[in-house]
Amino acid sequence: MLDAIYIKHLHQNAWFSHLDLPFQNFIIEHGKKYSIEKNAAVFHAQDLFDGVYGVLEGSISLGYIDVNGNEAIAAIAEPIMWFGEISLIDQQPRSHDAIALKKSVVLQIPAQPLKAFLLQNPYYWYYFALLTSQKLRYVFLEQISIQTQSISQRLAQRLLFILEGYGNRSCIQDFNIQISQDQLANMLTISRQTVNQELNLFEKQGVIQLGFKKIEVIDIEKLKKVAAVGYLKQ
Amino acid sequence: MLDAIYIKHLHQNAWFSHLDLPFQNFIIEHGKKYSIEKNAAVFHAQDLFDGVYGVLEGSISLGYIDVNGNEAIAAIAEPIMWFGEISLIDQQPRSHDAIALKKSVVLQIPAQPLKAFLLQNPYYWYYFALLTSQKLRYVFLEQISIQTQSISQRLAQRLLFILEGYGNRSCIQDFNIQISQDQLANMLTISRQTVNQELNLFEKQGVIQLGFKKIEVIDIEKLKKVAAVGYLKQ
DNA sequence: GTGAAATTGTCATGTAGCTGACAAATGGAT
DNA sequence: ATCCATTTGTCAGCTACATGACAATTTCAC
Repeated sequence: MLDAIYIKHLHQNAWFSHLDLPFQNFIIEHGKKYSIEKNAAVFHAQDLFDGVYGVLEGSISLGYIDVNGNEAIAAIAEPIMWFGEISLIDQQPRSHDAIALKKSVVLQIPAQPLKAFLLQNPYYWYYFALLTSQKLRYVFLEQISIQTQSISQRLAQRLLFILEGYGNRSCIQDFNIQISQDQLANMLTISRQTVNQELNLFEKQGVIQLGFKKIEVIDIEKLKKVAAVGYLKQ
Repeated sequence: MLDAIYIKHLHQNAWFSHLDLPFQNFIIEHGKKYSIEKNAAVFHAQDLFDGVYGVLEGSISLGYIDVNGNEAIAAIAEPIMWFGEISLIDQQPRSHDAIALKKSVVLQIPAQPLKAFLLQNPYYWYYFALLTSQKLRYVFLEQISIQTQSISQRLAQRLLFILEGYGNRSCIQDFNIQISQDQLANMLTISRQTVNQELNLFEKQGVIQLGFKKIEVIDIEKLKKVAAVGYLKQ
């Protein structure tokens, strides 16, 4: 059974709060809490499906490290975000790695009871469709912006995505982003040095305040303008 | 009611053929066939949901053209591929444009009967989850390869994706790809000239045969090797 | 068959962003 | 309090790729 504090957090998650009571209760009853050490994996690409996960604490990088050590980060999951549902749906092995960027706590909805539950209540497949379609929208946005936006626009857009938890947070509670410039660079497929340069530009313009492994958004309206128009760059 | 020839084609589609009989019949009964002229839109970004579409003939570009005329193509849908299901699931407006690259025929599963059918048989949401998760996998693959692969690798990979219809074809029937180098460039977010250069390299290596708006894959094994390793480029 | 439009092939030129390198700052471990 | 690993800031040099330009080819409409 889950601590009360986590249950409270779950109810603030957009997806979870839309579920009906039986499904919510199912998750709370069957969910297993796991602590993941920094740099440990929740799962690796090619692993078999063992459950759907939600992030309760910390942050989990969803990406892939190839043989040369090149790292591609598709997204960073933070409380409360869900991942690992693709393998539930199509019964194929994991499509990417899920690695803890710091000591984290995840909630596992284990494979067997979940599958049984869905067999009993197939209506709930709808909610997993919802989860994947939400992610598809973000990925499409990203795909489009790679081709049509400048780097400063894409960077601004990404900061906004992170603030709103890629659609998982109903509102923005916290304007602090705990992330290294290196990780940001991996997400945007650009070099760390370029990220650094653009972030410093934002800081000079009073949009953000840089710290160690931290970006504090000061003027979110300005940030939104940069994301949409990029006029600040000239 | 649908022509017999199209019904036959539908049954060769991986997704459709997995559906059970009632759902298949529903689609065949309620599906409306539309002819789309070249450069006409099936729908535009921001349009409201009016149905899920399948391509029966021709090819439909799924992408986005921004104010500057920059074109981003996420994928090109060809027979038989499905698109437009995201808006069904999350009830939000269209996330991108769907534009016919040539005279095409699409099958529309209209919004109202489909919604009613899903209300009656919520189990079928599973199949839409399947559709979106399949697309997510491809998009993740692409995201990863942008960050870790060379241009020749990405190009080879994309040609393979197109051949297998992004997972929609059970087997590759046709080694001819009808596509302009310009469209390929838009998909890969690189310039037309670079695509041309790389394609000519492939042709010199005997992997493909170039034609006008046409790429014929001669040696698919070699192509797979390039996609995975890129050793041919040196 | 003819002309216009679209597509391909190929340059020469420019530059955005990558690479590598290194010092300074920060924070965690002990 | 000290040490070490990580992160940040910054620079010089390079290069892969974009851009623009134009001729040659192919297709299609008429």
